[in-house]
Amino acid sequence: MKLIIKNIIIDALEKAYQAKLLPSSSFTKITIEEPKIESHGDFSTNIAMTMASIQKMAPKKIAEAILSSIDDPDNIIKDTQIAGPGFINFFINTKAWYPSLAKIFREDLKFGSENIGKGKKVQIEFVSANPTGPLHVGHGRGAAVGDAVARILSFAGYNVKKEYYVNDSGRQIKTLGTSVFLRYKSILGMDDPFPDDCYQGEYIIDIAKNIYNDKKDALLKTDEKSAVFYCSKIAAKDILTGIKKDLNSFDVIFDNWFSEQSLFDSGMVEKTIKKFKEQKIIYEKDGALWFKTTDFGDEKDRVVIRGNGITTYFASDIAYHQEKFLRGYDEVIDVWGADHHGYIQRIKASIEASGTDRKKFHVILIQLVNLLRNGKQIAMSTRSGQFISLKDVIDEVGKDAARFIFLSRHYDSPLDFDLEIAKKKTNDNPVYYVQYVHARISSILRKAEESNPVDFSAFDNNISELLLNEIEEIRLIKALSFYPDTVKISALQKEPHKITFYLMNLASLFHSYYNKHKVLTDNHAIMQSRLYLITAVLKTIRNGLNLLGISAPEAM
RNA sequence: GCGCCUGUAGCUCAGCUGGAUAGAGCAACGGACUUCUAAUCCGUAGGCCGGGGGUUCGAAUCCCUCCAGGCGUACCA
Repeated sequence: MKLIIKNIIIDALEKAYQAKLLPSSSFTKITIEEPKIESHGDFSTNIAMTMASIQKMAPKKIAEAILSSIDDPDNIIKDTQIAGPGFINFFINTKAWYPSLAKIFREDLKFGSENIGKGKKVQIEFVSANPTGPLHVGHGRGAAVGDAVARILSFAGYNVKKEYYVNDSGRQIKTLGTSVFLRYKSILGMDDPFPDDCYQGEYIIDIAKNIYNDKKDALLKTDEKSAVFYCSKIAAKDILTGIKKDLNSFDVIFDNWFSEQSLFDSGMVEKTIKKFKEQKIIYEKDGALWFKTTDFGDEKDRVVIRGNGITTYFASDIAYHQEKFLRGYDEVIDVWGADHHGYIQRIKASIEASGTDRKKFHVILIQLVNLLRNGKQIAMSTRSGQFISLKDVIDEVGKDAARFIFLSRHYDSPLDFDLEIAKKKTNDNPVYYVQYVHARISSILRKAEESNPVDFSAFDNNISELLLNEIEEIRLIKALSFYPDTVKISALQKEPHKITFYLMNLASLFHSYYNKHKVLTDNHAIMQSRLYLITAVLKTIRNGLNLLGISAPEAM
């Protein structure tokens, strides 16, 4: 519809110029927007104002020239007006909206998808929590956002792969092994002191118990180093299994689990360092190897191999990102917690150093989550083991509510997640507000089917047979017709919350309509039309919720 | 100190990359269930968009500056 209006204006501009109503043939970019206020029409354009200096005419004169040159053979425009400083407002004929409903039926599950991705290969890496403990709410936010972005991009025609980077190498894995081994020893009656920097959580003890059940005291008979190594392997695997399970119950499924250790095993880390050495962007200082990230906009150089010969986490991360682009992705997205923002520059540096355009790499920084109960903050710390895990949250409030809350805010702003609010079934907690629309419509359709089979075939051939004239109906159709645009913007900006807000708005329009007008009426023609409309709403709500990974229940 | 993010109604947040009279939900107040699900709806009230400058026809939105909060600033991850 927007496009139609735009084309009408383009034609009018051309015609006005031919008729010498406008002195210049150079026109500025035409933007069409939907005014916030209904009395300003369905669409408006500021073209007359932006062209004022080029045409050397007053905006209102330009607007008049355009309007007098408009052709509208399909009778789409009901009325126009020139308002304010020179806006041109368009009012659309009711029947002109109907085809956008037909589109929803035609495209059904694909409605809203515009293929802006054109098959572009995109990788999105998210969560990637260290396998040293269960996922917490912060990871949950990353999971919800990453997964929703992946769903939206796929829907918009990108070829998306979801990846989880497993930090199964390095110091903290060793710490994990040590923690488990100490607990294991304590089961065997050897109570060595348990250091503060070891993982304190209950789950460590559970893992130690499992190892004891399996091996009894066998580990004491090997040397301590291999015993710790064994414990770390078992523990990491065990915890990772738990993480996978939790993500599964959160409806987050990864295409690939990428092991950090594999970068060492394949020689990728070594190879990358060697390559950068040859490029002379890695140098030695104070016994360590430094990467000259300052050459690429970072504020200081960074160590890749420490004085003790051990590589830093950054070294494997460089190799990892090299590896990602070697796999042929056109775009790589990382979802990180905001506390990692200092890391962006150096990763970008490494990408640019290898000749890849840094614009192909995009970081979504997610702000912190504060977990609350009744407005009171719940203290959280992985190390101390005093925390509520993502699983606890899902168990308590449900997957749908949790996901919706995570996605109901721009990821740029910190999020207060209140467990008590998340359980409420009122407007405090809009997930049910949106789902309720789906359930309500499903219920009406069931009831309609009882007396008469619902049959929309009459509208397939002639959409103008629809009888939808109520203002609430037009508002709904308008909102529905904006859904593809919403998806598009959400995909381009990688901002899932736009979908969330769209759905809340659509839900609000529907609930208002529902309360004011009855769908199942004695007038058969009106009833069929309204069933058609609400079915379109149902499909759109279902599609939108699906992009967020939230279910659309048929009854509540 | 430097860097990133944030500052919009009492509270929690939107605001479509510059548009017209800044919007929702909650909380407050007043209404609507013998009705297709009241997990809903309708109405009232509530604002120097952190402050100050600029850019232009036009700024919550862009630029500068100041103030406040969060995070980061390791040969940790």
